[in-house]
Amino acid sequence: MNPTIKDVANKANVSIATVSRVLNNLSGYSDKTKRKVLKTIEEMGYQPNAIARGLINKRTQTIGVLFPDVASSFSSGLLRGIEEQAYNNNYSVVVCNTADNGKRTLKCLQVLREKQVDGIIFSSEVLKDEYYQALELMKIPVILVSSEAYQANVPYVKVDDRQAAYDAVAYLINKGHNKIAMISGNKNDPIAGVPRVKGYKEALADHGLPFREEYLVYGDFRFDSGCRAMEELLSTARDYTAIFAASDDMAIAVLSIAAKHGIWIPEDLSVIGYDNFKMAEMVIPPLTTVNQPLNEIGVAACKKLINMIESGLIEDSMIAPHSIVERQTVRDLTIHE
Amino acid sequence: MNPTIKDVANKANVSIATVSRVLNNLSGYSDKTKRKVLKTIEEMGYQPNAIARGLINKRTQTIGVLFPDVASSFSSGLLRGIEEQAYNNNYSVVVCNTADNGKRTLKCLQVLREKQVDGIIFSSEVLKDEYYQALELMKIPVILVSSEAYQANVPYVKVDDRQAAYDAVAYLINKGHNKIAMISGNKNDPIAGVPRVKGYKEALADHGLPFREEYLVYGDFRFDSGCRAMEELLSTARDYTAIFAASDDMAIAVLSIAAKHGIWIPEDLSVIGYDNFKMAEMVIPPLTTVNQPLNEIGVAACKKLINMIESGLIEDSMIAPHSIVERQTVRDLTIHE
DNA sequence: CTGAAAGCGCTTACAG
DNA sequence: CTGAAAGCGCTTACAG
Repeated sequence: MNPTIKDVANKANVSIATVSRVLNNLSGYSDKTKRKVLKTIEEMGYQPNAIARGLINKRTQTIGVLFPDVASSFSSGLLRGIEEQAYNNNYSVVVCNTADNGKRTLKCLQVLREKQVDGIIFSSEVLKDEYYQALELMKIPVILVSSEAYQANVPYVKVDDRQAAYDAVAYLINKGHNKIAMISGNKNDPIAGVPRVKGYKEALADHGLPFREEYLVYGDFRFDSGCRAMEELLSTARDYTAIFAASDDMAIAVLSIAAKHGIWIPEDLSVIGYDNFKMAEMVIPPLTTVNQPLNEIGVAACKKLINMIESGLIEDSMIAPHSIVERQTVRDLTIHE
Repeated sequence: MNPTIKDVANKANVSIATVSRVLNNLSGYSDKTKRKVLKTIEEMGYQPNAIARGLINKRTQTIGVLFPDVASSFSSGLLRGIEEQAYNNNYSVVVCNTADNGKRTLKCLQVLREKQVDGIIFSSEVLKDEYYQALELMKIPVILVSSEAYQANVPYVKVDDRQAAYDAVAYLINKGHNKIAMISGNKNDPIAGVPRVKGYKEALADHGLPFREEYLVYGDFRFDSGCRAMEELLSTARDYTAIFAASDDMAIAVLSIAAKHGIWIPEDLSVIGYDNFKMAEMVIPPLTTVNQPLNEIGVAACKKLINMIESGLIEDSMIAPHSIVERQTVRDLTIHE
């Protein structure tokens, strides 16, 4: 067995109380004692047991993070920021894959509760009432990432999806496009579906452009659905000059299907994506897209969570800044050659 | 405060020992008592405190996972498999980003030790002696993923990199290519660098093909380095008909630079990658590549680790099966039209 | 079938 | 400056 505080106390000829004191940098011991204790700790290779500490302190210095899919580019980008911030503040992070499954999410929450995590980051999913209730019972801080809570004062950090979509479409319009199609994500997704469509429609309206039913098709954010959506778009009236895709995966699907049909990008058709994953700069041509600062969002969310844990106060929500990354898939129609 | 075992014992008019027994499905109580206890647990919404349990059981039901970069496609693919398997066996996983930094790795190990994790998965990094020593002190099972240990009997699960590279090159040769260049990853990387180059050379030799110094260039696995490597390859004698890139990122870089130079793939040049990330099927044309079953590797590693934790025995290492995923970047030169 | 008690490895009043 | 003791929330012999 590894040595315990008792072992070092015995060896150093002091009480465990004093060992504990020097361990925690409290006051109440002579310099001589301190040196003696530190020396024996060193010699024995003693490391405090965080479990025992957690039991008494009611703090485990760990936070739980729930993702619908830990392997997605989205989740892993967030995770890096979260882990970074947690590490810098002496917290550990335990990840749970909810697999977008209600029962599993509840089970994860239960495990996290049993393990006494100090706080929870809930990512990319709507906070259903049953989740909220489970969270309430845990009596620990929670923060939402890329999601919003309607039922209560649980803070979130996310991009303004409506505004980001608006800006993407406005960008296209400013480049001279006035027939713009959109490939949306899931129609009823309250976070990344509805608001982005809303932004699209508002940008059109604000610039005096009509909304056309046949210009709007739906996918599920993924590549395959983007391919189907693009084929659909191609099969109807084909007079739009640009497409706004609500995810990079679907935008890249547009590139792919366009190539298959001999449609040149951006010469024949412009496209703008949404996410700015690493992939966006690797495709041909490099994709112009809306950047979501995932790392920063993760850092901010984790920072807020830790503040809440340590202060007991609720933090404000935060809108993370998005931006448009110009690469080579949008043609500027205002330039006449 | 949430109720403790004491609270339910009081309310149910039994001792905490009895509550503990029914909680753990031990024997030693009447059916009537069991029902009574279960009922009060239900009523009070009691959940056992895993920290208190961990203190006495010397088991936390959590494993630690170390990645050089949690946000990479590689790590997150592994993580999904690991989390899945852990979840199914009632373990939680805490992730640590070592950022490829020795001091940080050691610090992570220390934290994991203090938090009393039951086992550790160490991914994609060479097990330096100092890491090994820290691990020894922890006295808990360790398994390596996509890495190998030279110093001791710590098991690993990984693909046979040499063989996989060999197969990729042999595949090209079987398609009629006999002038094959390679873009390697880091020259001295003992895991994914050296062995893949070795496989390349062996495949050449076994098929009576000469190794040509100018056909072998080095990158660092990443996209940008692949671009540079490809430019380099283009600037020297340009008579190879195929390129084997030691990562998908670098293979995609080849696609990108080729497009820039008006080189058609696979008509003018064939390319095969290594990894089979999701991206590989999204690029144009879809990339033929070597598949590493990341999810399965994660599952297998986690399964082995849990076996080791629960049996106290060391598991055997495992070579995960690779395969070649044929898509559209390799031209078959044996077909004469 | 059931409970009192010791103990896991710590921290923290309390007393000196 | 220092230590004895209680206690965090459990499990597990031990005794009945």
